[in-house]
Amino acid sequence: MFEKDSLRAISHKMNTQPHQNMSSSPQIISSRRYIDEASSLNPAQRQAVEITEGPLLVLAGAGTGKTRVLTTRLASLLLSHKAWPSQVLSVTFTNKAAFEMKERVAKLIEGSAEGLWLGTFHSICVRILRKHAELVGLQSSFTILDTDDQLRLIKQLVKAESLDEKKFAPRIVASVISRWKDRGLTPSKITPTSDFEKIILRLYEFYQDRLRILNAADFGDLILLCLKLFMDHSDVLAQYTTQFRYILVDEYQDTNVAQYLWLRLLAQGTGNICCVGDDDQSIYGWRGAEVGNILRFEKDFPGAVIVRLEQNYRSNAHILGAASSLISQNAGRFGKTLWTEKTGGEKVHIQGVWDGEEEARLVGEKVEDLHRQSQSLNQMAILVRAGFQTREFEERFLTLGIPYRVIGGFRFYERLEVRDALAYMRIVVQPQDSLAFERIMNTPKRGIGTSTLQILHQYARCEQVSLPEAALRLIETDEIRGKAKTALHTLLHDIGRWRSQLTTTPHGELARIILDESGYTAMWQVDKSPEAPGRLENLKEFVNALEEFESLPTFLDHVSLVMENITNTSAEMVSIMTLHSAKGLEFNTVFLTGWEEGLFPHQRSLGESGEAGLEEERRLAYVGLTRARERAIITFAANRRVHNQWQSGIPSRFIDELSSQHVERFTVGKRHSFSPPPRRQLPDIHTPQPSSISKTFHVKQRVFHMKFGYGYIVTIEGSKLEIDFDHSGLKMVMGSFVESAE
DNA sequence: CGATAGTTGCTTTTT
DNA sequence: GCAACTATCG
Repeated sequence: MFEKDSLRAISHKMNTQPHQNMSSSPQIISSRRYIDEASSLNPAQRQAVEITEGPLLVLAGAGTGKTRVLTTRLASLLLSHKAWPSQVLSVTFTNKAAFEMKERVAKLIEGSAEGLWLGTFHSICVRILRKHAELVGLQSSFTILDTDDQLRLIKQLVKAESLDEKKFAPRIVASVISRWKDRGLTPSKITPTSDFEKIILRLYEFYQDRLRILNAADFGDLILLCLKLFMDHSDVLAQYTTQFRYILVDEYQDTNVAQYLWLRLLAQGTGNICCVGDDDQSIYGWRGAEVGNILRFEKDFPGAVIVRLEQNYRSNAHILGAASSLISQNAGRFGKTLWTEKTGGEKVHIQGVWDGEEEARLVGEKVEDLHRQSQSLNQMAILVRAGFQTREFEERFLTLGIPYRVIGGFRFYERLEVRDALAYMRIVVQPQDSLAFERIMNTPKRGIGTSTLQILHQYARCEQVSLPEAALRLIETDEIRGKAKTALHTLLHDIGRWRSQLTTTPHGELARIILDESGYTAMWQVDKSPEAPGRLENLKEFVNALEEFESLPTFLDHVSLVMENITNTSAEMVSIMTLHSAKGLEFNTVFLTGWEEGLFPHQRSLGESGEAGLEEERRLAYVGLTRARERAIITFAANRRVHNQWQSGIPSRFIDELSSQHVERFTVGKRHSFSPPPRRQLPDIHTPQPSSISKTFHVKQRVFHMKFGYGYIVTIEGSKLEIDFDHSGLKMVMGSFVESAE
C-alpha cells in the first residue's frame, strides 16, 4: 500500500506539468481489465472516455452504458496518472451508486479506489463543511436534521407565531423553504410575492435562527452553506479548485440551482468537468431539479463538447419502441433517437384487472410462472407510483411465500425505537440538540410532562438557548419543582456522564450502556405489547450497525445521509419499489402497476403544475419502461381503495400513448369479458364531470362505497354490477351484490 | 401527569 | 386503515 502510494506520488509529480495534448502523449495504462473494458466500447462511448480535458456533456439515453462510461473514464484518469484519487471529485445521485462506482473503478484499476471524493452532493458537502464549520457559523460537530426533525421544528415555530396551523402546515412551510434553498436563496435574497410568502419568509428566518442555536443543518443547508462558504471565503474555494483536477457528475439533469452554482464554482479552476445525464429522465422537478441546467450546459461551460449515446443495449426492440413513442409526446426535450441492434422479443403486455387485490394476484402468478421457467427473482421488479401501493403486493407475496424486498419504503432508521435510540446518541454527542433532548426527555416515562416542557420551551425561546441548556439552568431555580426537578437533574447528570465516556469507552459498548442506564431497554422489556420483542431485536441490530463505524459521530452522519436499507443482495428476491427509486436500475422483467388516471399520472402533479407536471409524469413512465430488458408488463385496476374509499378509475392516458405495434392487450379472470374497443365518442377524460352516481353496496359481505365519475357507463341489473370501460375496450362484470339501505 | 377513548386527516415522488 | 392529535378523567 505504502509503496504503491509513493510510486503514485512520484508519477504524479512527473505529471504536474500541463498536458497540452493528452491524446498523443503516452499513457501508462497497465490494467488488463481496463484495456479489455475500453476496447469493448463503441465509438461514442470511447470518445466520452477519452476527452478528459475541458467541459464535456454526455447526453446518454436510457440503457446506453452511461455508468460504464463514467467508471471507465474515472479509471482512465487514475491509470494514466492524470490525477490521483484525491484529485477526482465524482458526484453521484445516491450513496448506493457511489458505492457501486467505487467498486467498479477498483476492479478496473486492479487496485484500491480509496481516497476518491466520490459521493452524493450532500455527503461531499458534509465532508467539506465539517472542516470549515466555524466559517459558516456552526460547530464542526453539527447535527444533520432529517425530515422528521425539520417538520417538528417548523411546527413549533408555527405554533409560537400563533399562525393558522392548517394554512401553514409544517409540510407546506418546509417545502417552500426547501425550494428556496434549492435555488440557492438565503432569506436576505428573497423578495416575497405574496402575503403568504412574506409570512413564510419570516418563518424561514426564525427557522435558520433556531438551526443556528441547535448547531444543526437540514438537507438544503448542506448545499447552501457549502455554497456560501465558497462564495464568502475565496481562500477555501481556491483550496478545493486546486485540489479537484477532474469533476464528474452523474444524473446532471437532477441537479438544482444551488448544486449547479456549487459545481460551477468548483469547475472554474481547471474547467475539467464532465456531466452525464438524460433530460428525458428528469423526474425530480418537484425537488427543485432544473432540467434547464442540462439544456444550458454549452452556454455555461464555453467550449463544451457534447457526446450523445444513443445505442441502447438494455431493452428489447418493442420495449424501446413503446418507450420512445411515449416520450416523444413531450415537448421541450433535447430529442434523442435511441436504437438497438436487438430484434424481436416480447411486446409490452398491458393488462386490466378488477381491483388492486387482483392486480397483486396476477403479478404473483406471473412471478411464479417466470420463476418456474428458472428466471431469477432478482431479475424481477414491481414498480409503483406511490409508496402505499406496495402493501397489496407484500400481502400477496407473503401468502404465496415469494421472497421480496421493498426498496425505499419504511426504513430501519425511521422506526420508533431506532429513532429514540438515535436521539440518545445524538444528545450525548451534540449537547445542543434540542430535538433529540425533547424526544428522549420523557422516554421512558420520568414524570417530566407537557407542563415542564412548556416552561423549558418558553425559557429557551426567551434566552435564545437550546432546550438542554434551558433545563440545566432551570433546575437551579424554583421554576421546576418536585418529581420533574429530580428527574431532569438525574437525566442531565447521566447525559454528562455518558458524554465524558465518549473518548474512553468503545462506542458500541457506550451505546449499550446508554440504552441500559437510561432505562430505555428496560422500558421495552417490561412492555407486554406484541411489537416489544421485535423492537428489542431492532435495538440490538442498531448497536451492531453502530459498531461497524469508527466512531459515534461518523455513524450519525451515515444515518442522516444514507437512508437506504441494509439489504441482503445475495438472496433471491423480487424487488418492490417506487418508480423514483428504480432509476438507474435494470431488470429482465418489470411490472408497471397502477397505470390509472389520477394515480399515474398522479392527480397532484396534474393539478399543481399543469402541463409541466404531466410531462414529468410521462418521463417517469419512460424511466419505468426502460428499466426492462426482456419483458414489461403494465397493469391497471378498475377499482382501487383510496383513503378507505373505493374509487373507480380509468386506464392511464400513457397506455394510449404507447405505439400500438409494440404492445399487446390482455385481460384476465373468468368473470371479465374482453371486447375490442368500440371507439365511440367519449366524454373528455381530462375534464371529469361531477360524480353522478355514488353508492354503497355489499359484495360478498364486503362493503363498497364507489364513486363513478368521469361520465363512464355503469349498469346495475338485478344483482349484477357491470362497468363498461369504453376507453380501453375493457368490460368488467362484478358478481352478485346487495345494495345497502343508503 | 398520564392513560384511555374518540376524532381527524392523510399519501406522490427523496437526498 | 392508520397515526397523530384532542378531550376527559383518575
